[in-house]
Amino acid sequence: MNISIQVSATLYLKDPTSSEIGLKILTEGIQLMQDLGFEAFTFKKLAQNIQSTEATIYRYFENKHYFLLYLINWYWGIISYRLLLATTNVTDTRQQLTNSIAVLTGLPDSNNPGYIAEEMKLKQIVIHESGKALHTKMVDDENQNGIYLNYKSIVSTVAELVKTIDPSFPYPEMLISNLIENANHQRFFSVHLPRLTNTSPEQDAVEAFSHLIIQKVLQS
Amino acid sequence: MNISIQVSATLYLKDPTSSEIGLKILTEGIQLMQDLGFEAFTFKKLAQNIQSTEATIYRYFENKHYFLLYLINWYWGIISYRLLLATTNVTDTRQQLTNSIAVLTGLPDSNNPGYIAEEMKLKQIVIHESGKALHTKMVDDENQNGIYLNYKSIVSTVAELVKTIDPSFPYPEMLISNLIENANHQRFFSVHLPRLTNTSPEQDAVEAFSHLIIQKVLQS
DNA sequence: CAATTTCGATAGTAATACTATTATTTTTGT
DNA sequence: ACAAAAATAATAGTATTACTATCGAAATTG
Repeated sequence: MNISIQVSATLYLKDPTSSEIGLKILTEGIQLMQDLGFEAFTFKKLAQNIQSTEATIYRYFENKHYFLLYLINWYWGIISYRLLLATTNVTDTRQQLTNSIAVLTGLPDSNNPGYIAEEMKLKQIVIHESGKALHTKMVDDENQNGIYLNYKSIVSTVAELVKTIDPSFPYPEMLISNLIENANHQRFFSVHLPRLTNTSPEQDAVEAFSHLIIQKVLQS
Repeated sequence: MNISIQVSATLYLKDPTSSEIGLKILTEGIQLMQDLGFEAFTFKKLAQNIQSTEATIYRYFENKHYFLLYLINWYWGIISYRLLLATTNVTDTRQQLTNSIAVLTGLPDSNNPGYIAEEMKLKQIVIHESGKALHTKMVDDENQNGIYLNYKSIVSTVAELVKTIDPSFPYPEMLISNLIENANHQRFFSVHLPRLTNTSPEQDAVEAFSHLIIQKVLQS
């Protein structure tokens, strides 16, 4: 079963899922981006890894910034899909929200329905590199081009649940975008700056923290 | 009145506050970092701006990564100092926490006691660039060198207040580091991705959100 | 199977992130 | 006030990066 995950077409010059070599660019690119980090990652190195050339990769992606945006967009596409799975056929709105928070702030589990092989690696890339993709002088242009639609739609969908549960709560979008960003930050801290957090790779408390915030903050 | 703000000595080769030209590197560097963003910022451009040369700047800072770390460290030094001002002679712990949250998540006000001219610009740099400084393969080494001590001590100090107020709350450090990071994130969203937040440059709601979280989450 | 697209191989360019050298200016200790 | 030391300016140079261009070979497709 192959699920098609939507990635905005403005992110690539040629669809990498449309060819053998495009797929290799993706799978090896994910690995290399994880291993080297965004700064040290180059198309030249990736080309060597897949026994191809820089020029070929440049035919698929404008530059490594867009490649990273593609990966991040892909990740949020996967999360969108998992949110859908976690909320359909759930009648209680409160339960829908709880399930959504679990998807957004919990750790991916390879036994989960709809688990995608690259999910874990993509999540690591999102944790480590997404700030570099977002905090750029080009944000506004890219936003105009719909590059953040996946992310914005996730926040908006879950914020709607918040509004249904507690219409008096004044900051639904802020609450959800905060919980999403916080989950990634705390997982980074847990590995590199453990004094800043109360979660650890062994005893993951990010999801529990998120549920607690939701529970304390929303009245129903 | 000149207040000395502590910046870790491992961040520079030669103390930039010790010379005329060093101070020019700082003040013009802050401006240029803000105008261009980290990626487009170069020592060559900065040298031109201060009518000096690359080589001179390289005698003060190893590279632009360390220069950015210096600026961020300086910012957290300022915040440390403002936290101190906001809590000394305040007897009630709850009030100390409220004042601290205001310092950490509110907007700097040039009328505030202890306001420092560069604070606003540094804050903008922290909002836009600090992810790029932190999410690097060198984090662990830099942490070992004490580069994040200012930041960690802030989180630790405020988390202690949380523990005093509600010893049963299980995630004090996570709560505080979250509120700090969230404030910066939401302010970025408010300008570039307003759909993700409920605050705006005109009607800043970040501090109010933060107080609300604290109030709902802690029992006293 | 001819036409077209795609790819690999190679070359080349401008900019970046430095390092090195040396002459000149500034600062400092006495 | 002046010699010694330190700091700076000016210049040059290198390796790497982030591309762009060209062109022939291979694969695809209609």
